Amino acid sequence: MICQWPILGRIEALLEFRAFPAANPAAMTLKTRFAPSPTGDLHIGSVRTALFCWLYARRFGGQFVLRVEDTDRERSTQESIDAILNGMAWVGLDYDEGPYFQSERFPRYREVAANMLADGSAYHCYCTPEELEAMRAEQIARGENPRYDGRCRERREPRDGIEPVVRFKNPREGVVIVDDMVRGPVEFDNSGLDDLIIMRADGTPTYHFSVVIDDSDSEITHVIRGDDHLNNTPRQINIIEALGLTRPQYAHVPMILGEDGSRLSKRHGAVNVLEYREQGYLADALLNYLVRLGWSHGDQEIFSRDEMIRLFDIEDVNPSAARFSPEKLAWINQQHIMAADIDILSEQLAVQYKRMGIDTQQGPPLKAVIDAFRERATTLEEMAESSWYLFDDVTEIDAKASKKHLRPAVKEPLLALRNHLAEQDPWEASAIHAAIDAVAADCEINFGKLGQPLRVAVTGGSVSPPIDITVELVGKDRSLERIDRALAYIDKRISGSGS
RNA sequence: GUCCCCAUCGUCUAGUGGCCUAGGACUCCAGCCUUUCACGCUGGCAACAGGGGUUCGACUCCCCUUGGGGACGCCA
Repeated sequence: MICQWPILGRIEALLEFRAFPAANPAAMTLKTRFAPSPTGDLHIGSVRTALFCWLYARRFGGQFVLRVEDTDRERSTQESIDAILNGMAWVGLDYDEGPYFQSERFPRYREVAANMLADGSAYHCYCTPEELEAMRAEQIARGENPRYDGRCRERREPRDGIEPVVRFKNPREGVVIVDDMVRGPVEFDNSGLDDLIIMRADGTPTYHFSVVIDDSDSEITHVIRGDDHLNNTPRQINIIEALGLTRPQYAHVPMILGEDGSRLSKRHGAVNVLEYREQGYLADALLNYLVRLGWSHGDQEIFSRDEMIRLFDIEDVNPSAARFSPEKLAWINQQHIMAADIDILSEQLAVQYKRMGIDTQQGPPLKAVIDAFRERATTLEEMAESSWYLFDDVTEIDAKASKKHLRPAVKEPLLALRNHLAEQDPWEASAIHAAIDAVAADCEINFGKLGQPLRVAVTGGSVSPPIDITVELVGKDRSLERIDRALAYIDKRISGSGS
């Protein structure tokens, strides 16, 4: 059969293309995609968008695709591609297809553009960037909307020495209704849209064009993306219509703002996901925090990965932008640390010690450290920072703490305790506790009056987990040695002050 | 400037016309627990942006104002 409609010819061309896995017409499953452009770090806001896409696919048994939008050869970098891949891997948003790279599909875009040129839905434009710039400036000066006026629409003749771009012939009348899953129907007037460039002079496609083709070729059913794309959607829909393709469902999720309500950026703190890993946040905790920005399930605050998948739905995403709160993230991270699997925690705690240059070979097992510290640390970094004395030498005692707790009066009890402890075998918290109890009773002081000096002696500071556990973790030799040093400090203080 | 979106405690949110004297969470404050710090527990401060409608009845529906955000590139 001979195809008479150019549009059908195009559809056949679409079907023949094999860069994506062949279409399976039998099962049109739900499919979402995350499509970042590799022009910087993987932004925390992008991660939330990716999370929503991933969650939606997982929830309804669909597929999740990763596509790298690197059509801008100038700005795309390998470094940034690595950042995206590493970031996705860290947060554990696994994809069923991809990563696809648009830069590998240039022939495909050229093919579709050529067809559009042939059937008149697109045209060559010979205006130079300078001319366009001038046009915009004039329009703004006149108080008009800056937009391309379509002056090349009817042009037949090329211009010497100018490589043309390809523009899409956007309808001049009528309206486009975007039926958004988050916002409901949103109406745009075609009169407010202009003929956008779909192919640059260098033969590479622009964003609006490549998205449409890729989403269609890879059979994306749900386009879930940031709010900032809502205005772009009618343009893309017009291209879809011109090509006779199927529209996906759209869901434009709200953006994440900084604490001050302006667009989230570096000056608000860490925006690169990988920085959160470095600071000792748990990937699950970060996702938990992110999912609660714009989505909720009753009064529940803490969600495991599985719960998120089981409960998430785009229908429950609210349309307003949310501000990023480091305090709440910290709290959620702590909640996750308290509940997390100990193997995962020790793995990441080890990374933190390593970063700090602390050798954990000599000292208590990491799991014991975690048991003692998990409910008093907001991040793993913090946990490592507050437990250094379990591994490193205490060469200096906090001045304030020693002044307050290592007083002449505690010399006798502390010495007695030292001798008690020297006898302990095995070295464990319950026995240590009993020793402190006994000495305190002997000296007729309460537990705290002896415990706190001991804490200062053994940790060099006034804050630690329960003293018996702390002393156990520090170890017998180290503890005795440190108590001796504290005793010497007290002696020096006695002779020094002449009392 | 034009177009689009949004609007409940400081922040994240619940709330889909009567269940609201507006609930939960973070932060902050007070207290309890306690050998320090945390955890945990109890209590407290704190909001429907303003104005018009619709309705017997509006946080909930409609309109306007105001405020915030976004888009208007040979960036995505």
